[in-house]
Amino acid sequence: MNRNTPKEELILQAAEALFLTKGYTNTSTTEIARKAGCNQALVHYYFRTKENLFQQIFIKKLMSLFAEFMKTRPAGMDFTESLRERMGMYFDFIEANKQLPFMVINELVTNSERRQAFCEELRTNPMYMQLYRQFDNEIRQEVVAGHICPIDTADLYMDIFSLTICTFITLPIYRLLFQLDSEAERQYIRRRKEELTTTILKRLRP
Amino acid sequence: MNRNTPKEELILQAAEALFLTKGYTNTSTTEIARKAGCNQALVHYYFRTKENLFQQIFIKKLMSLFAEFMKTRPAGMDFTESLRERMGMYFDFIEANKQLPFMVINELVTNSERRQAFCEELRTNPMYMQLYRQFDNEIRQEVVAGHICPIDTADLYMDIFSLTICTFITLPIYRLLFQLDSEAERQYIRRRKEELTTTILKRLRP
DNA sequence: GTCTATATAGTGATAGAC
DNA sequence: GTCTATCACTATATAGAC
Repeated sequence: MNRNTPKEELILQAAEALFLTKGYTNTSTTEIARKAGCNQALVHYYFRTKENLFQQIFIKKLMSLFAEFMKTRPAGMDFTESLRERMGMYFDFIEANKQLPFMVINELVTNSERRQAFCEELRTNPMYMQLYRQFDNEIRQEVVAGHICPIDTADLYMDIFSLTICTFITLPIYRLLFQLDSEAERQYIRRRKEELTTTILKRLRP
Repeated sequence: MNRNTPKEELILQAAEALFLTKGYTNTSTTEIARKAGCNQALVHYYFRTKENLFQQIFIKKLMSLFAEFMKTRPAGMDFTESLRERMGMYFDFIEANKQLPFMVINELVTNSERRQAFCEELRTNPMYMQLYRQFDNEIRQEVVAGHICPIDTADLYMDIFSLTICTFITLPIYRLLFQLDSEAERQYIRRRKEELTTTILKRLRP
C-alpha cells in the first residue's frame, strides 16, 4: 500500500549494497544517505531506525533465499539428474546474489539477537521442517532402492551448502589475490560449479 | 624482550576472545578493558590503538594457521592415507581454533585494506607459493600414476577448505538451532570430519 | 603501571523550517 | 518530502595525577 517513492527506493538500494559489502556495523546511515544522494535525516524519515532498514532488507533477502529451496524436483528425470539440476539452480541463485551468504552468516554469527530470532523462526515455522522432511524422504528412498550409497540427509545437505557458499564467501579475497577480471571470475565460478557437482555425485555413488 | 606483564596478557586474552566472537567493529576497547579487569586507558597504554591490538592478534593467528599447512607428508604411507591424515590434522587444528576461520574471513571481506595487505603478503612471500607447488606436484604425480582420478589441485584444495571451515563458520548457528550441548556438538563435529574425509577420498577415486 | 578526566570525532535519531 | 540544525550518546585516544 505504501508505494515506494524514488528517494525511498534509492535509500533501500544504497543500504543494500553497503550492508552486503561491509555488514551492518561497518555501515553508517550517513554513508547510506551519501550514496543515495540525500540527507541523512531522510534515511530516518523513511525507516526510523537503522535496524529497521536493515531488517527490511535482510528479511526480504532471506525470503528470496528460502523461495529458492521451494523449487520442486523437476519431473521426468531420475534422482541423480534431478539433484544435479537442483544443485545447479541453487548455485546459480547464489551466484546472482554473490554477497548474500556472507552478509547472512556474518550477521547471524556476530549478532546473537539476530541469531536467536532466526533460529526461532526456523523452529516455529513448520514450512522449513516440512521442506527438509521432503528432501529427507527422497534421499532415504533412493538409498533403500540402492540408487545412491547410504548417506545422512543432513550431511549431504551440509556438503552441498558448504561447497556452494564457500565459493562466494571467499570470492572477494580470491578475486583480489589472483587479480581476476570479470571474465576470469565468471570462468572460475563455472569451474567451481562443475567441481561441486562432480564431487557430490561421486559422493553418492553406490 | 618486552616480557608480557600480567595485565598486558589479560588484555590480549580478553581482546582475542571478543574479536573472535564479535569481530573488530563490534568490539570496543572499553569492553576489552572491562573483560580484562582494568581501565580502558590501559588498553591504549599497551597497544596505543585498537587497530594495533587487533593486528597483533590477527597476525599471530594467521601465522599459527599457516604453520599448520607446513606439516609435511607423514612418511611410510601411500598418498591416500597420507592425505586422509593431513586432512584430519587440518580439521583438528581448526576445531581447536573454532572461531578463527570466521574472524579471518570476516575481516578480509569487510575491510578492504586488510584484504589488500593480506593478498600482498601472500603474493610477495615465496614461502606460500612454494608450499602450494609442493602439494601440486604431489597431486600431479598421483594423477599420472593413475592412483587418483584427474583433478586440479586448486579445486581439490578449495573442496577440502570449504568442507572444513563451513563446519565451524556455521557452528554458532547450528549449535543454537539444534540446542546442542557440548557433547552433542563434539559428536556433530566428529561426524562432519568423517563425512569430509569420505567425500574427498571418493572424489579422488579413479 | 594504573588510574581519572577529558579532548575530539562520529554515530543514530529527532525537531522544526520550508 | 526534503532539508538544516542539533541532541544525546558512545567511541577512540591522550594528558596528567599518583
